[in-house]
Amino acid sequence: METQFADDLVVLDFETTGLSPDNGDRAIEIGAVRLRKGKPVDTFQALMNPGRRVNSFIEQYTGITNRMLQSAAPNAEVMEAFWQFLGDDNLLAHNASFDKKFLDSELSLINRNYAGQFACSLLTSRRVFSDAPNHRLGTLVSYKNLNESGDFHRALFDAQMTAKLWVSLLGEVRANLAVDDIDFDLMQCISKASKRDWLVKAKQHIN
DNA sequence: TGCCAGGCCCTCTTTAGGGCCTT
Repeated sequence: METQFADDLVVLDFETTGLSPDNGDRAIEIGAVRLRKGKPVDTFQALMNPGRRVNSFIEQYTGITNRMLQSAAPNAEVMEAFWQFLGDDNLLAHNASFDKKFLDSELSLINRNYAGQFACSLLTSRRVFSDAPNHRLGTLVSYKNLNESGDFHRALFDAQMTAKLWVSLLGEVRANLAVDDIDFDLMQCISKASKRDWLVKAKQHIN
């Protein structure tokens, strides 16, 4: 099987009506960045109309208003376009379990599957950047001086910041292991290791 | 009316509890 590199993937972020599709929550915006050799080569961004109003907390938290969603394409149309964009790429998100459950939920509604696996920048940074004050996306972006102007809690900007964080994490791993190429499975191995022994596990993985 | 996530991780742990992260 062809090696899958950790710097070739699609970074994904959803804004949603709430925390759980199991409670009827839906996606309202998707943002994504395709990385090739760690460089952004393509982006995807769209608001989507979930067919019901979002509450005032979500309007304030994201800056996405009901008025903005009125003119947006319906979820099915946007998710079909994203599915085409994604192709067979692996995926990355900050707290991937959250974005994965919304991706799975929205794609199941249009009978689409995807082949890629998810990496998680939150789990990885808890190992590799264990000295960070906390592991919220905004904090890590400041901690590693990755800052750019933009609006956190909008999907494309968060995906772009997650992409920068991931490249920074890969740089740290590369420096610690003295290797050039980092495969996707190595990063999965690190994210599943403990804070104390991730480097040991990573070295075992490449030997 | 009342309810309201879930997976990960640490520790004063494993017969559990609570904080962290995502919207």
